[in-house]
Amino acid sequence: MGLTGRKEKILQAVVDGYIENCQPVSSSEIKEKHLPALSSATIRNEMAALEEMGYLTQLHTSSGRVPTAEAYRLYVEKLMPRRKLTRSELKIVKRYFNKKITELDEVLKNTAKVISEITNLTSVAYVQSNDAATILNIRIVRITDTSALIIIVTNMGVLKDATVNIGSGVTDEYCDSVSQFVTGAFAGHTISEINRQPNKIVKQVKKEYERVFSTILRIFKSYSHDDMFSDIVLEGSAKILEQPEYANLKKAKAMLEFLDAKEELVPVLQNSDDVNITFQIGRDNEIREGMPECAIVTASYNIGGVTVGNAGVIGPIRMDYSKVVSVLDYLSKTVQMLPAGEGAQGDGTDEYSSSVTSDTDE
Amino acid sequence: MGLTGRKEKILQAVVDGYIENCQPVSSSEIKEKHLPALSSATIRNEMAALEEMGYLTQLHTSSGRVPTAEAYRLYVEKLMPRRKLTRSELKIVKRYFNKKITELDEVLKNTAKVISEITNLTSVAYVQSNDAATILNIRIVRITDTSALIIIVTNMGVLKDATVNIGSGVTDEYCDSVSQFVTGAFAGHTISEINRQPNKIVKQVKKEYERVFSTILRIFKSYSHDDMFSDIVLEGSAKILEQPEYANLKKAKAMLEFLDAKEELVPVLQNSDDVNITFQIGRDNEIREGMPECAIVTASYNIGGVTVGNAGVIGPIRMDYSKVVSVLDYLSKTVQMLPAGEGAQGDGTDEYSSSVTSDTDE
DNA sequence: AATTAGCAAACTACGGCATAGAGTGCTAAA
DNA sequence: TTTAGCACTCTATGCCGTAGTTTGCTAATT
Repeated sequence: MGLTGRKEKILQAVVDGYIENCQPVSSSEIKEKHLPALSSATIRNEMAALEEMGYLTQLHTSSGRVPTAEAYRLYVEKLMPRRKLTRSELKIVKRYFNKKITELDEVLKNTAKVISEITNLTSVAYVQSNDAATILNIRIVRITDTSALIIIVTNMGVLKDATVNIGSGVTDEYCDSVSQFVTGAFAGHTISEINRQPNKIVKQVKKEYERVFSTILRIFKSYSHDDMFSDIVLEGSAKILEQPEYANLKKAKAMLEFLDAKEELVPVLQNSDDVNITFQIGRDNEIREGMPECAIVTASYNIGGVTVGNAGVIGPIRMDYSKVVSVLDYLSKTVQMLPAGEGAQGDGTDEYSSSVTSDTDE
Repeated sequence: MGLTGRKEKILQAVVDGYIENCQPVSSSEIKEKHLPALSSATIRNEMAALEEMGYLTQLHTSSGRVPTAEAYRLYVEKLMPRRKLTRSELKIVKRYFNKKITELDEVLKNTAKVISEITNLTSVAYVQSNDAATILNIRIVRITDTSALIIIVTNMGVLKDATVNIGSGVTDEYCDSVSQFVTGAFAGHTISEINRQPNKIVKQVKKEYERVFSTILRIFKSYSHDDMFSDIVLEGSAKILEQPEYANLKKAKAMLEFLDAKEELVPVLQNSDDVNITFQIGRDNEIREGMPECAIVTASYNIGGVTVGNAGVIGPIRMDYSKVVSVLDYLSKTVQMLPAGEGAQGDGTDEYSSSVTSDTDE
C-alpha cells in the first residue's frame, strides 16, 4: 500500500523530528516546521491514518506521535535525506587516518573510532574470517632445537603463525623438507577446500611429518566458518548512556551486557554480502534473543570483491540513520584496508598504508 | 595515633556493613550485630570520635555513618578478614582454566573474566611491555619475491613479526645471509640495550641490509618503555552499573568513559613491582585527573621474578576488598602464565598450558 | 570516670493532592 | 476535503504533611 506524497512528508517529518529530539511529535509542531499551509487538524487526521497503517504510535492518548520500527525501515529505504560528510566530520576522519597505519588492527580500531566519534554512537568493527583464501606457500622455520614456527602465506596475506613442538632435535634441513612437503600438498587450494576434504587433497603423509601436518590442519580449522576466528573492536560503549532511551539504568545495563559479550556480537553483525549497508531495526526475530531493543547498521568492507570485514554502529532505534549511512559509506569507499587477510601480521614498512581522499563522491 | 581495640572493632563493623549494604551504618545496627554488650549511646560516642579522627562521615546530621577513603585504607591494611576462595568460586576458576590454553591473549582474557565474574566488578588485565628480553635469534623468511617476514626469537618467546618490503627480487640466499648478519649483530643483547645505543652494538651495516636492519630497530623501539606496547583487556564493564554509587547516570557515564579510553588506563594500573597487590583507594593525586571516584586494586603477575603483567579490578571505593584480594592472590599463585614475553605468538601444541591446582595455600 | 537511658531535634522518604500544560479526537461549520 | 473550536485525557511538577530513623545532648547510673 503506497503512501500519498503528503503522508510521506508527514511521516518523514515525524521521524526526523523524533530522531532529533526524542520527543513525541505533535501535529502543531509539524505544521509550524514543515507544512504551514495545512492546519494542525488536517495533519492530525493524516497522522491518525499513519497510525492505522502501522507507522506511528502514541505513548498515551494525549501525547504526540512516535515512529514505529516499520516507519524507520521505510525511512532508511526511501525517506531519509542523503548527506555528505561535513567539513568538520571529514577532519575527524583525517585525524585518524593521515598518519601511516601499518597494522590491520590499527585500521580496525581507527575505523571504529571515527564512526563512533562522528555518529556519537557505539561502534563496532571486525575482520571477517575468510576461508576463501588460497594457500600460496607454507614455511616452517626453526625456532629452538625442539620447536618451529609455521608461516602460511595466502593470496590474502600471511595467515597465522603457530609454534609447533617437534619432539627431538629439529634441524634446518628437516624444516626445509617439511616446508616443501606441506607446500606441495596444500598450495593452490583454498582453506575451505582443505577443511572440507583433507584426505582427498593429501593422500599420504610421512610419519615424521605427522605432527606439523596436524597442526597446520588445526590452524585451517580455526578459519572455517563454523569456528570463526575474528578480531572484534568496540568503541565508545559509554556513548550508549547518552541516548535517552537507555537513560533507564536497567535498559542501559542490558545493552552494556550485550556489548560486553563481544563474541556473541559476531553473528549479529554479519550482513549480507551483496548489499553494501545492512539495517537491522529492532526486528526481534532477526537478532539474538534477549537482546535489548536496538538498531544495528553495518557496512561491509571489500577488497577486490571479497568482504574482509564489517563495521557499523549499535544504538537506539531512533538514531540518525542519515549521518550513520554517510559515514559508513564514506569510510567503505575511502579507507583502504590492508591487502591482507585475517590474522595477517603487521607490516614494518610504508608500502601499505590507509589513505583518505579529500572529496566524497556520492 | 592508634585506635583502641573497641574503636577498631566498631570501624571494622561500619566498613563491613557499608560494603555489604551501601547504606549508612547506625549505632543500633552495630550494637545488634556486633557489640550487644554495649549500649548504642556508647557506640555513638565512639563513632563520633572516629568521625573526629577522619575515618567516618555522615551524609546528613541524622544519618548513620559512612567510612571515608582513609577508613578503607586502614581496612585493607589491618582490619579486613583474609578469606580463601569458596568452593563455588574455585569452580569458576576451573571453568575458565581447565581447558588447554595456548595463547597468552587467552590467559589474559580468562584471568580478567574470572576476576570479573567472582568479584562482580569490572576487571582489567594487561601484559606489560618488557624490554628486558634477550635476543636469541633473528630469522628473515621470504614471503613473496619482494617481501620477507622478520621473526625475532628471545628468551621470553617469539617477539613480533613484521613484513618488510625489499625492493627487488628476494632470494632465499639473501634472506639467509641477512638472518645471519642481524643475528650476529643482536644476539645476546637485551632489547633495552639495543634501544639505548644501537650504534655501539652494531658498528657497520652493509648497504643491502639497511632496510631490514632499520625495520628491526623499529620493532625493538616499539618495545621500549616510553612507547609502551601493551595488550589490555577489559571484562564486565557493564558491572559498573550494578554498583549503587554509579546509579546516577552522570557518574556511570564518567566511569564508562574512563574505561573506554583503554590506553589511558595503563599508567593508572601500573603498580609497584616489589608489592604483590597494590591498592589505590580514591586518592585523587595518585590517579589521573578528571577520573571518577573509584578504587583500583591490582596484582602483578610474575614469572621467574620478572613482572609480565598486571590484573585487577576497578570499582567503587566501597568494594569487597577481602574477596578481591583473595581472588587476585589465588590467581597470581596458581595461574601459570605462558613462559613467553609480550607479543609472543600463539602456540599450536600442548606444550604450554595453564594449570590450576585444586587447593589454595594461604 | 565511663556508661547508659531518655528525649528533643534534624533530616529523609513517601504518598497524596492540586494545578498547569500539552495534545488529541470529535463535531460542526466552511 | 479542510478547518476551527472545544471537551477530554494524560503527564509532569511542585507542595505538603506524616512517618520513621538516627543522632547529639543531658542527666542519671554504675
